[in-house]
This record gives sequence, C-alpha cells and structure tokens, in this order.
Amino acid sequence: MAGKLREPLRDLAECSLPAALEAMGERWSFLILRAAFNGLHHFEEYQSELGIARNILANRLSRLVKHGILKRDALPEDRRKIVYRLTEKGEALLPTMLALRQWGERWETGMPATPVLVDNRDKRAIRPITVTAWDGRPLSKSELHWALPQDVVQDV
Amino acid sequence: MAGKLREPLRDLAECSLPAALEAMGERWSFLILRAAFNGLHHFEEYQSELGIARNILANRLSRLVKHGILKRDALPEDRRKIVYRLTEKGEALLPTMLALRQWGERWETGMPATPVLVDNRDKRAIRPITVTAWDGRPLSKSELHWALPQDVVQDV
DNA sequence: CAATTTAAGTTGCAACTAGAAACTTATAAG
DNA sequence: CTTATAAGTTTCTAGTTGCAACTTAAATTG
Repeated sequence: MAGKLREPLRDLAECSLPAALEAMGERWSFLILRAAFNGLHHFEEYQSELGIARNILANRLSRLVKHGILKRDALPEDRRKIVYRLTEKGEALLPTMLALRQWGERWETGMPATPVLVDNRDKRAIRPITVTAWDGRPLSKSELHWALPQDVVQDV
Repeated sequence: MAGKLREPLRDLAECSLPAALEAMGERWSFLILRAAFNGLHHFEEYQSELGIARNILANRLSRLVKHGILKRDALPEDRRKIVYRLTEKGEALLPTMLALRQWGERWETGMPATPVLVDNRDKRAIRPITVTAWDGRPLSKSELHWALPQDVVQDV
C-alpha cells in the first residue's frame, strides 16, 4: 500500500484547503499579500504598485482584514493615513507564498529567484520549500502515503 | 538591517507569483488539483465530488492541461473515458497545496489534519511545511532578510 | 445491428463580479 | 479658508460564473 499517494477522502468539502481559499479570496489577494510581505502598507502604494482597480483593492483589503490576515490602523500623526499590516495569521502564509513563487520560478518563468530570502545566521539562501520527514529529510512523492491519524506513529 | 523582512522589489509584476497564479487560474483550480492529488481522474468524478458546474470544470481542466499541470488521455479499453493525470509539473505543486491546507487547518478550521501524509520510511507524519535554513533548521520571520543573489553566500 | 446508456463535453441565458474613471469624504497643510 | 492628499465609493460597461438542457462519440444490451 505504501507509495500510493491517495488521500482516503470522506468528504472533499470538509477540508482546510477550501477554508484557506475562502479566506484568501483569489488572485489579487495573493498579490496584495505578497506586496504586504514586501513592506507595502498603504492603499495608494498597493494601487500604484499592483495596478489594481481601486474598488477591487478596497474590497480585497477589507476581506483580508475581516479574515484577520491584515490589520488596519490609522497613523496617530496623520489620521488620513491607514496602515495595513500583516497579523500573525497573515505572516503564517509565508511558506505558502514562497512555495507558490518557487514553483512559478521553476515551472513558469524559469527565472532564478531575485531577490532571495536569506538566513541571518549563516547568510545562505533558504532551502526550497519541500515536503520533509520528521528528521528533516526532503521527501519525494514515492516516499509518501496517506494515513489516518490513529494509524500514525506519534511524536515521541 | 537583519530582521527586516522587506524584499527590495524592482517590479512586482516581474515575479513568478503572478506567473504561478496565471497558470493555476483560481479557486477551482486549487480544488481540482487537490482532488487530483487524491486520486480522482475523471470528469464525472470531479463534477460530483466537487459540485462544480460542468462548463466551469471543462474550462478549468483544459486550462490546467494547456499549462501542462494535468495531462489528458483516453483509456485504450474505453475511449469515452478520459483520464486526467498530474504531470511532473503538477506534482511539483504538492508543497504549495500542503502549505495552504496546513495554514487553513491552523488558522481557519482548527481541525487536525485527517488524513495525514506519512513518510514511508519512519511511518511518521511529515513535518509542517516551513521556511528552513540550508541545514534544515526551521526559520521564523525574525531570522530572515531579503538579499540580492550576488550578495548571498553560495552553496559550497 | 438498432436502441439505449454513459462519459465528456457545449450552449443559452440570468445573475454576479471585475475593472476604468469620475466622484466623495475626512484630514492636513499652506 | 482654500487647496491638496489619502482612502475609499459610485457608476456603468464588459466579462465571468453557474444552472439546466442539449450534443456528440463510444460502448453496451437485446
């Protein structure tokens, strides 16, 4: 049975992927989030940098805020200026965003990553996002199978 | 400068993330891909399992085929039956899909993963998808910064 | 082999969503 | 107190989604 990569799915709808997509919305949400990871904070910055329509941007920002991915605050020194900042929940999307970007690099654009994300300690680029074993080994599809939680060896 | 997670972006449009999203399309494409990872292969399987409209399904499948994420073949023994199978490029989306699903588990549904992906060798669940250092250490946001490729210590 | 069933789509049409551009509102600066 | 700026909202058109019914080609049944 090992090596067969088929999830024993009861109900595809009862899964966290649709829930995640519900929160993210779609295409523009990913691009807004990416811009947020890159330090953009203001409506006009997103608008001019992404070239998104203002109404769609307003809609997506409020959706992301509603889902707790971004938080919205007016600056005390100039209350016209609204700062959008990633919450902890929003920052937790970094692996997803990087995985998707790396896939695009490898399979769509063929471009090497630039700029790259670097580990402060050893000053080396991060390792590509992969599925890894408990001990850190990268795993390929043939080394994996799906199982129910109760059938899995528990962490220590 | 360390600890500042801001990508020095020249042009947000020249990035692999939009390219990846262009290939994926949107919400339904993720859900179709997920179903494909779970061993679904036929039009009617996707249709009844996902509850997607037939025209949208046809549209998304042909988009995924056009982008080389799925391949489409008629079975020799019954040429009515079309099999959609993940290509190597499609399988390369597994880390992205898992990362997004894990995020949904942690931050949206709160449900523990079930079923889980297991390493054939040690029979343990895979480690959550994270950003990892060259040597396999998981890295948090504060341990990372963006840099240009030429400024990064090269692999060996 | 004609009549029926099945798998995989298409087509038609109403409802919804995206997008460009002009307009509004609240605050701040001169 | 007039003008400028940031962040939206409105309006209107064009495109997309989704349901239901229809088509097409291949297989199965009588």
